[in-house]
Amino acid sequence: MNIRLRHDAIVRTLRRNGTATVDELACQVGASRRTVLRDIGALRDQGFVIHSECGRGGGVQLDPQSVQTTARLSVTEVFALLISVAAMRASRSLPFSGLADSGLAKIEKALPSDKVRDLRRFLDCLHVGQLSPKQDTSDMGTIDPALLPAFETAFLQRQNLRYGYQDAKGAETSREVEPQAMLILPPLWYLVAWDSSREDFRHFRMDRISRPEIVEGTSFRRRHVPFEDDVCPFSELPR
Amino acid sequence: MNIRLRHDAIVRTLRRNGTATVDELACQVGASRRTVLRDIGALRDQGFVIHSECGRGGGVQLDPQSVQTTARLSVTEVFALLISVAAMRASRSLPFSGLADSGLAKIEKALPSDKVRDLRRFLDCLHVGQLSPKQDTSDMGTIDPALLPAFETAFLQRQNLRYGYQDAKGAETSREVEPQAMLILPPLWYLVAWDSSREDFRHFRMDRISRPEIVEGTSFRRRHVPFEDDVCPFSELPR
DNA sequence: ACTTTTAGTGACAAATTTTGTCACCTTAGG
DNA sequence: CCTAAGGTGACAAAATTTGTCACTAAAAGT
Repeated sequence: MNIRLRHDAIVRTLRRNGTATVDELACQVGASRRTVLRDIGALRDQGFVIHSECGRGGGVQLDPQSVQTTARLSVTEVFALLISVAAMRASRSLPFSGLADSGLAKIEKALPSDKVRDLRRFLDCLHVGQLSPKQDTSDMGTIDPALLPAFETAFLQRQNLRYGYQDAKGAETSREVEPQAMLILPPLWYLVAWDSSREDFRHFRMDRISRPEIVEGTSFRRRHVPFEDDVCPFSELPR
Repeated sequence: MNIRLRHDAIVRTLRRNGTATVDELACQVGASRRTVLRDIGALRDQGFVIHSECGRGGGVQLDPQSVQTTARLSVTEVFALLISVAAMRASRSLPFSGLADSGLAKIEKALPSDKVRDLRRFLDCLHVGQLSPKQDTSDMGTIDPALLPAFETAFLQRQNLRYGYQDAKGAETSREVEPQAMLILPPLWYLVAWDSSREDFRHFRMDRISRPEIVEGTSFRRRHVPFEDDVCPFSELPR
């Protein structure tokens, strides 16, 4: 286990249990007593206030005062989670879709309205293919978080996107397109984009896209994407 | 020089200079060319968009787009969504719990670990009662987003919480307690808190809590909450 | 076409850091 | 005085990081 992760685990355990002996912690994080003692020393150096008591009933304890709460997440970071929720909601025949929806509603309530607009615009680009109940829906697929920052900008600011794409034959080519929509056909995710050099729509498998980047100075307009009948915009899914 | 510090130094230099060759960076941070290249790879894995060009006049460059990300949501705002996801994941016998989990994993990957710590700490307070597969799980219940800011502070900073509570007879009383955990027994959510005037734990239905506020200057420590056997901490649910 | 400059990769040994073990000290409670 | 706790120092083993070297690929100048 990584040293950083172990530090986190120790702090987490102390927060949960309130107090613990070094041996308990060592057992919990799967390291030796000595290592845990070293970790506690390191955490103290980092500013954590950790009280300790010897003897029976003793142990180490985190000082409640030494807690900060100013952490903030960027929109990009939240998108990663929102997209997961969107995918969940997409499965209308299953339970919890209502809950995922209410999660979105809560976010929207809690956010300043211009941010909500951004989120909505991004989710408006999301389409979902027909999900048969028989299908294994436990894996809706994923999107590599590393792709998100570029995609966010491209969709929200309507700027062209350039990336490497590995085609069916395995050859990597460079593409520059206008991103128009994202399509989920579990477990695969597709980028639906207008290829202006070919004057047509193209589908790109998300997992074959690499190194996406915004093309500065470009700007495009939304086009009507000719989806199949069984593809449903995320925003029009029954609640 | 520490690997983490070196990563920071590289990002700082790229921000300041705009563009630099790998050799320049290596000289700057006092490491070898190979090491800097490895660092750049690691930074890319962490989501930094770093362009590079070969040949004369080439070098590496930080994508200006990936530098902005100024719009930020507070932890409170994200909690609303995360709690929904947590509730979803809680239902381990149902599909999509893996997906909710991967949503969390993505967030954790995308965030510096100290921010994740706050989120995890809050989720650590969340417990879930036994969910039978027969039960109607389409409604896990909700928590009023208006309660969240006060709850977040109370849990993270371990400060007492004061609120109005409508008891079973409909009479509203004022309470001051130490919030120790949240418990989901679909469709009801409970605050499990230590009532120091009564020297005992009390359960409060969330939907009957109103106008919560932090009691300044107070501080309490975590207590061991005597949950029933079929109550599972969120963080220890099987994956 | 050739040279130079620059990014990037793979392999492997050297350097460094982290970890576990062990012996031992200190403190507190019964 | 015994036991259960925290805490320290030393040192070898284990793991990780780093540098070197040999190489490929791409871009630009000559």
